[in-house]
Amino acid sequence: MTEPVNTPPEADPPYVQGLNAPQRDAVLTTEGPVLVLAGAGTGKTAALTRRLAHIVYSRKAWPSEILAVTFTNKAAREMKERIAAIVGEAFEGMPWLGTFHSIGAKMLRRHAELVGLQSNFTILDTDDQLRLLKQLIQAAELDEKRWPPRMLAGLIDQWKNRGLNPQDLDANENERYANGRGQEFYAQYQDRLKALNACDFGDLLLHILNLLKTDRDILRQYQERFKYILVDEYQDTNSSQYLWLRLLAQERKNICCVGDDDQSIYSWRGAEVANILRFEKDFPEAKVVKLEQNYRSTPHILAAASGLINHNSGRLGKTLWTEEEDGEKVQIVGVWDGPEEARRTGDEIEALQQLKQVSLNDVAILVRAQFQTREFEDRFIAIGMPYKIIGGFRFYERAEIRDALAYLRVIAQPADDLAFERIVNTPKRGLGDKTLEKIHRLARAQGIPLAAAALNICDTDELGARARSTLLELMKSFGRWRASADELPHAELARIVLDECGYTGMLQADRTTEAAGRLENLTELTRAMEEYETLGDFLEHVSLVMDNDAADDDEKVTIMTMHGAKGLEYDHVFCAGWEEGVFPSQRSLDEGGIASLEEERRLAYVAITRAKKKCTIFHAANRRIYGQWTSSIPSRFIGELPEDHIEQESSMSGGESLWRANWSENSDPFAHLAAANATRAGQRGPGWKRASSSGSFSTKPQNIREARRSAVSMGNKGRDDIAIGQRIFHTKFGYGEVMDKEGNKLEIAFEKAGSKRVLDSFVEIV
DNA sequence: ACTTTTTACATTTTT
DNA sequence: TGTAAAAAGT
Repeated sequence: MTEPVNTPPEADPPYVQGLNAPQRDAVLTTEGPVLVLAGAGTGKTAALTRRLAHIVYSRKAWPSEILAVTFTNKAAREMKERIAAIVGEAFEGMPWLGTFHSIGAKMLRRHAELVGLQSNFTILDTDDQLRLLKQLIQAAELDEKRWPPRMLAGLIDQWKNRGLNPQDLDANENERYANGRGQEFYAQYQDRLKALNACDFGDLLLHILNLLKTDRDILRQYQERFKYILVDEYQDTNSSQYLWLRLLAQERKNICCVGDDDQSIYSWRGAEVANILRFEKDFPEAKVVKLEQNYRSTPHILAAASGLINHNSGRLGKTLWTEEEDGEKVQIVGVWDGPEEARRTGDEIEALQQLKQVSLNDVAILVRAQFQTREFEDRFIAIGMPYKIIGGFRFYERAEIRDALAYLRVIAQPADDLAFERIVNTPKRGLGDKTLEKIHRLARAQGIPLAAAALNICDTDELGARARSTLLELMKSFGRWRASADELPHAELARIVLDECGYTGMLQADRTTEAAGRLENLTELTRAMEEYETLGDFLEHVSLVMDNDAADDDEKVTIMTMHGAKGLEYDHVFCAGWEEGVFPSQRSLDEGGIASLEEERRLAYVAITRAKKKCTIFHAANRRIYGQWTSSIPSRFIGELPEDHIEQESSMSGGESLWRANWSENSDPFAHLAAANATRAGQRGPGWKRASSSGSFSTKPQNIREARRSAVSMGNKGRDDIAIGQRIFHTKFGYGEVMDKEGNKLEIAFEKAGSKRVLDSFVEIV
């Protein structure tokens, strides 16, 4: 059953070279179940890709006989590239390497009829999903305030993550929505999806799970096909995915799961760390391999992270170690408020750049929540520091892109009511709520899709003459486009559609900067379409591969959430906002109890272990949250960092010392407002106990203002071609008027973006 | 039918 | 503080 693992080194195939002993085990133990517990930075991906290479290289299986699942498209892409690099150009590509969802979609297209869909079904995104649920809730005349669609969407998602169909819900689950109507709405929703020939993300897993459970032939077919199964980021699998894997692996049992319980940060999305324990239970003969040698971080960083994560209970227990030299301790910096945090971070990065020639690409700022990025963005624009924010808006989520896609969806799949509704009056053509309601009524009466009903209603006198002729015109256009869909290249079709429906014209008529950008986006969209064989392929790509990392060669600081940073590494990492209520987040403190606090702690662990050379952690004494100034205390996680491996800021600005005064034994300037914080004060850690108090409360805010002013005007004379009142153009914020001038720094009232402070080098005179 | 004002309400996110 | 959706106004 087991392959010879201890082959002598000289007999090593190239892809095993340079691996340590456990890594070799992970690569060479191909037969039977294997669980690889891989700590942060332990060469997990290297082991994984080489394992795949090994299987292919040694002819144990063809690439097409390996199922390899990842969680993100990025990870899948990366793995493909790395395997190709090892196996060489002869590599055929792996058809079954991808995310759970893309593999699910691929299977489901083959067996769509078995679950009541056609193989050209649409994959709805959360936006469509919410609109659909909202319609159901409104139709049932339920109070939307009390039972928001989002809540139902969340529940349905949870159920699907757990592999539960409507009929599988017990009374308890059923009770969770609208006083025991959960099941009813879930079932209705599934019916609607079927009628729309659509499914949501959860369905891609659930439908397949149902098939594998009920259809022996299909199960056997896939069991036979997949000789080897490999799962990355195993700690992120949900129940449904686990059941999937168990069914598929049942026969051959050649399944290898790679994960790290300490990096499980997606339980709120249905991931169950318990799957790791379950694996050993379901496959008792499983070989467990631990990767513990860290190749990424310095000992101080590693020790700080380990000390922190030790505060969690129920860990599987890995001990990371490294052969590297000491390096710098983790730096803890206390600042007065959010703006100062951003300013200090900017200063530190500039220093790294100038003194150590550090590339901005090797620097990252990690935040807990997206809103924290704003402060950095403001600051970096002001000082002219190039940055990129990861996350937030994605290309395919932009309104104009979704509109364009909706047109294409209606062409490709006439039953797609949601797409039809989206564009029936976009651009505005006088078909408003009234008209749409009439079409709806007819569609429901005849049991046909909206697009068909729209055509039929033109034969009646339901509509006014004007509405009728516009609608007829639109439907004729759709007929024409659909007819030419077979003859024209689909990118060309898209251009024609956008032109003829008036969308392009609408944007051209709009003279704002946004409109110009939107037109560009649409051009980019049609250009992207050219890379796909068919319209269907493209639409599939859009629904499943919603990523948007624009490749750019410019040096930039990366700003992103800690979640987004998982799997990445940077020489210098700045962690912002380590304060109670921000991180750990208030929500996790209020609800979810110890489990969610531990998840936050794992997030902290992930954040610290992203750093290769230096990790700096900030906490502010005051922060504006939802426009309210709140005084905050440092995160308990700071106190949990082992003292020997951290370093407090020695020369701090006044505000920081003030903050310390707050917590020093004898004086507490915040006592009057700290009543609520009093209990939490007991949790302060050793690192910041050694407080020194200096400076005074009232002078601090001024210091900050001064510091800002000097940082910008230092050595900069400013342009003399710009005066107050001048109208200017800024590539990011559009047109505006100069309100104030201060050296090279301008205060500008933008027409669209409001008032901002920017450097004069970023604006043009109009 | 469309535009403006008001009001509610705020993690993390991939697919 | 800011946005986004609902309600009221034109």
